[in-house]
Amino acid sequence: MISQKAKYALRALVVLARADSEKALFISDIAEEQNIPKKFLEQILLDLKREGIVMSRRGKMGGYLLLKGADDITFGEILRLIDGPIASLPCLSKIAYRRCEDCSDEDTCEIRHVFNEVANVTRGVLDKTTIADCLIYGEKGKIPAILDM
Amino acid sequence: MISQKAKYALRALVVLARADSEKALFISDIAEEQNIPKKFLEQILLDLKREGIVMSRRGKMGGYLLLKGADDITFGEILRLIDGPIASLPCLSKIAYRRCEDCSDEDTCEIRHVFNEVANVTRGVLDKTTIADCLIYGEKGKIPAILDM
DNA sequence: TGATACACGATTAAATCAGTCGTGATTATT
DNA sequence: AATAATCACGACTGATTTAATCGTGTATCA
Repeated sequence: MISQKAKYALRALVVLARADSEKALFISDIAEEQNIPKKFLEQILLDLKREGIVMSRRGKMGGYLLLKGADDITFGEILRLIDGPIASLPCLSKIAYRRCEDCSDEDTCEIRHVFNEVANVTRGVLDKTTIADCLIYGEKGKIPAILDM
Repeated sequence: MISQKAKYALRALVVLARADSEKALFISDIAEEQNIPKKFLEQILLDLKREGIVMSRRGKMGGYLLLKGADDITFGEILRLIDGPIASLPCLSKIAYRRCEDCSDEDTCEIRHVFNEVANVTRGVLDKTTIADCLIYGEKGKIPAILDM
């Protein structure tokens, strides 16, 4: 399960991506549209800002806007930023490798190979899918029927 | 990341799968071989027993042995049992569906489609891989070089 | 200069994780 | 029958993480 925070981050980015790229959106407007606690969203957008994904203006007429292109923001990038590694084992993480303390030898670890495969297919999806890819899903009727299985 | 508990469960099953299928293994022996806290492993094996994956004998000369065939125990099955749903969103879980309270409409949820794809590829690996599939990795030298990327 | 918006550190309540403790029940051996 | 080894099982605990909330400060526009 991804965290609530990551879910909020992704949805906020979708809202920003749909907006006029010149005009900043208020935290409160994004929060309301997506049912996100305002103060929590504030924290999230700050994280995204530190990473250079969004930018902000202060004061009246302030707000947030996308800094990177929507087609240049991958799900993988956001999830790693908010939730940490995508790999199921610390010893398989690209961004935060740690050896499993209870494991005597990585090469002969029986389960590592399996989770390596899992990590690879997961990354395959998350690192190729961008915020731009999911804009179509906003409105009813526009949904392609690739959904099931 | 999978939990430590799930990691222990999988490794314990590998040990049981490698053992003579007639002879029960002591919790303490499995615990020692895989560096698992004995009391914790006890709890884990009890969970696996309730699911009919292993069985136990009590008393002196007691111990645990596999009830199901190693080729009939999938990673997916064990992970669902110990860690819960494999899906990244509650609204995509097969075993414990719950709607996201902050989501107004599942069909038009922008991120749901992406995580549905993630869940499908992940299940693809986890539900086809069994304990039997990873027995080869126990000893050094026997490792196929499919590992990387 | 005041209203409005973002900035940011601190705090918190609840849940989850990773075990540990203690006691009881069962069985093989002596 | 007694003993010792083993599994059974509920309760407890400390640390960490999650999902926020609070309060104050700073920038900007009208």
